[in-house]
Amino acid sequence: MSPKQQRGEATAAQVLDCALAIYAAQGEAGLTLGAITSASGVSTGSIYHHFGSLPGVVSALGQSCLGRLLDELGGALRETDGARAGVRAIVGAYLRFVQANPDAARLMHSVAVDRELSAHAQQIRGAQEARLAPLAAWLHRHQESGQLAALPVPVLESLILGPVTGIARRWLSVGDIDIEEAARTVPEHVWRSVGP
Amino acid sequence: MSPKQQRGEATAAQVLDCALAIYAAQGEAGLTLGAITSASGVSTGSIYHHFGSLPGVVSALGQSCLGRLLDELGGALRETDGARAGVRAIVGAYLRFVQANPDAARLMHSVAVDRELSAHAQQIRGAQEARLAPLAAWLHRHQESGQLAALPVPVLESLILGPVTGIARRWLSVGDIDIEEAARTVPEHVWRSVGP
DNA sequence: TGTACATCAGTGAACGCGCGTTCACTGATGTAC
DNA sequence: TGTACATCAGTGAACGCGCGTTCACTGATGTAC
Repeated sequence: MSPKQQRGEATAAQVLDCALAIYAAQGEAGLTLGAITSASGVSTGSIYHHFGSLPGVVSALGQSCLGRLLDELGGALRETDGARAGVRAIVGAYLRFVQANPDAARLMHSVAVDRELSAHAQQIRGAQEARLAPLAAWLHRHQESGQLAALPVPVLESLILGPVTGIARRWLSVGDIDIEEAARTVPEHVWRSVGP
Repeated sequence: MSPKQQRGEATAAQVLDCALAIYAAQGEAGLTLGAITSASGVSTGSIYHHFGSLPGVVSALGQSCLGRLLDELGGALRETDGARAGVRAIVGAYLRFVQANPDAARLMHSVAVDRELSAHAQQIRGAQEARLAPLAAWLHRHQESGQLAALPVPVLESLILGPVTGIARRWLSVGDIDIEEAARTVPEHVWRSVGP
């Protein structure tokens, strides 16, 4: 997790890279320790040294992908002004992230990681707090000023992110969506559902 | 799948019932053949006789749950007039189905079943065609008449069902949503995003 | 109505495979004096 | 600067467990004559 020698960092990163590729190609059931050692060339014992267990690998992988996504969303939001621009930016940035990182998106939309994330929600909030706080603050600020619908925050989140994850999942599995076109048209539609 | 003797039907139904309960309680990894035989009292061989394999059980379970949901949605839609009433009815019916059948909802929102369903999409379209056709026709009709946004159908589906599945997943895993309140307020918000 | 028989439904012991994990070990790295 | 040593990083054979699946079999059901 936090290697004390330089080479450890590279090993851990390579394990996570390979694990993500395996998950994307073979699904959750294909992500075995044997598959990881074969693909990465890192030995069983070394993986245990760094991650403690196979669920440990999955957890670290989920955190890593979630961190990258939240960075994108936070970055997109920072360059905007007003509720409409913000909602459009978040939706657009999410769709572009999915397009650029389909493997990471596939992982985060998996139930296994969902459970992992919500099982250790407290601990994850801590680890990702720096990234989550600005997003939460932005939501709260614009709800206060009446520019966003006065709905419970989890419902508001679902109205904004639900269509995006729906489109992402469909694009990833069936593939009958033009995600670039969606990134252009969908943000405004989402805004209409949560605007004042 | 299609038992030729009466008692076979009861056995198959009991297997599916227990499998759903196990999945809801233990997740995908807990749904083993041993768990099913213990919970249902049905022997290994008998399960193979009816379903062919463990994936066969999961597939039959997914089809069964999907069928029940589509029946609800179709029924809700049939009693409405106009695009707005229709969208509101679908969203409301979905949320009420989730509340009434949390286990079935959990199963259908799983990635395993997602893959199962989209892997055999053709064959499933056949099996569920009678239920899917009226929904597709309704969508098409109201898009033609300009009462629904002129977006690609999969995108439109995501805008309508995305928020609902997002709320459902959140309610099922974190539980910080009042789903009855959501069933009252969310339909109108979804309508605003897909209306003309 | 009675009976023979084909088919369906159900059993459970046995099998082998692949899995996650452990452990005793070697080698590399950084640091203190 | 050189060296001793504690700690970190990495190895891979070995283990046992639980899994999905098979199979030879018995019993129940429905049907044809």
